[in-house]
Amino acid sequence: MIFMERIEISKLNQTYARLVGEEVAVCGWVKTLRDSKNFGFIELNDGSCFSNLQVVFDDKLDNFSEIRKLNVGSALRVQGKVVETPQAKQPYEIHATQIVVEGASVPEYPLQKKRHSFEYLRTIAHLRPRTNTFSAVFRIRSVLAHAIHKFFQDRGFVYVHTPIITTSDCEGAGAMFQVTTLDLVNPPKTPSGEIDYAEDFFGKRTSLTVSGQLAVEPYCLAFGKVYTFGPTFRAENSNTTRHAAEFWMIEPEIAFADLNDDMKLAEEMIRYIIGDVMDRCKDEMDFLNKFVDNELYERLNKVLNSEFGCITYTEAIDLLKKSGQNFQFPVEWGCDLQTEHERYLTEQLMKKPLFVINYPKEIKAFYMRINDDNRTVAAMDLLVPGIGEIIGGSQREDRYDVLENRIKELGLNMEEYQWYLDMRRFGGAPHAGFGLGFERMMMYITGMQNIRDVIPYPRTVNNAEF
RNA sequence: UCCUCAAUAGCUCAGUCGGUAGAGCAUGCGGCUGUUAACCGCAGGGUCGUAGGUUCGAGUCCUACUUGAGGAGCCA
Repeated sequence: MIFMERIEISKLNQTYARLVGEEVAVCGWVKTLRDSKNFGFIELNDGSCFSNLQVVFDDKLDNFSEIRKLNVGSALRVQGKVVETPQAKQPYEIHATQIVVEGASVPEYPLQKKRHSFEYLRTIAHLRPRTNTFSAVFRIRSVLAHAIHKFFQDRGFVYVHTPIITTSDCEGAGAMFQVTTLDLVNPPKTPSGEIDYAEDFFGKRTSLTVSGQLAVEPYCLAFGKVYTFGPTFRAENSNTTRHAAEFWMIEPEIAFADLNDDMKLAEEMIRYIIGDVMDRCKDEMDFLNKFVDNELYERLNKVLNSEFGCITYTEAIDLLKKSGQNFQFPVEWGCDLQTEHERYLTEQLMKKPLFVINYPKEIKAFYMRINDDNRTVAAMDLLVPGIGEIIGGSQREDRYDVLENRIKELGLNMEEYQWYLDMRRFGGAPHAGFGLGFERMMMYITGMQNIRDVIPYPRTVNNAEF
């Protein structure tokens, strides 16, 4: 049995009109199979695109009785004629002349034709990319990552790989995973009885990065425009739909720029990547809009077509006080905005993405630039309906003495931050940047409500399966 | 870590006032010449999360534990 060269279904979708009556060969996995006495239908998916190909087979095949009994999931190689079907749901189909079973499946195949819960599918993470929803989600994940690179590369940003193993704790951005080769049962001790990290692999205590920001700033002050895009690790014991222990973050940093430039960049980026995904993943987005979140298109189109809101922290506090809402946490100038406050602002009041800027310095990180009022910093959070904070950023403190004072004030280890301070001595310049949670962006674009469902093999507290 | 809810067939779920287990899908067999989450018939499939307790009797009520989900905190 000789097979011709295989064509991918995505390609066939574009060229079938010219191939009517001709033989083609396709490969793929059986999504569903229906048979009657003398013929049957297979919906075949080869992963090259969202849509399935309908294969019609009949008892002229010498292995007809084998094919009709195939279980869902089986891998096939099919050769057959292209036939147009203008009356049917799909524009064309393949009438098989040969079908080879590359790998049969079994009756216990865990995916049924009917809907599964996302919760169940998480327990079979190795099979869920074969479902419609996850096929859509993970192709979008790939396209979104590409869109982000395109956005920055097209604008001359330099992609910087900051280290994954680090000694910096980025000012307590989160609890850290320790990296060590020490014998945990019997670790070396110093004379005073503490663990002797001088004996460890790097000669000091190391962890997985919680942020690449401090490490990328020097590259910003060399290249002018840079970004990181890599994995980030937080050992927080948080159990929510939007936190993971391992996630990806994008951190652009721009020189000779202030908070306004930073916000402009964030807004332009969000608009670009949403537009690009909507362009390039039409089938996937249609599916998600129909079956996962009916308001997805409405929400995303609004982002594309309207300005983001922007209010100061102080204005936000006023608006919350005047709202007449009965918040569980009282609102007072100086306290951090709670989830309920953020939700009210972005979901009820603005109904669109909203920047909140100029937070009290006490509730933000040491490296953020102190404003002239001396009580707030040039920070910005971008809040979006349904997700909450999707971006956190700031203009960085570029004045040596001010930064030095902040480090002292907060009792941080001056020596550890000397290289960071040095950047303010050797041609320091105003600069700003932000961090975008890649998975939170994924949730926003796909309408998926749990971060565990936009990561192929999610790592969360008590869960590192697969 | 805290609060709330849930756990019944492979999957999704129902199970009334405490009286000994049900449906759809999936699976197996059979039927059907154009299906689209195909349809029709028949069949197999259960330690009701675990351990105790109350009761003549517990899927159902009580206690503890386990696992999961949602919310909160932390953040991206």
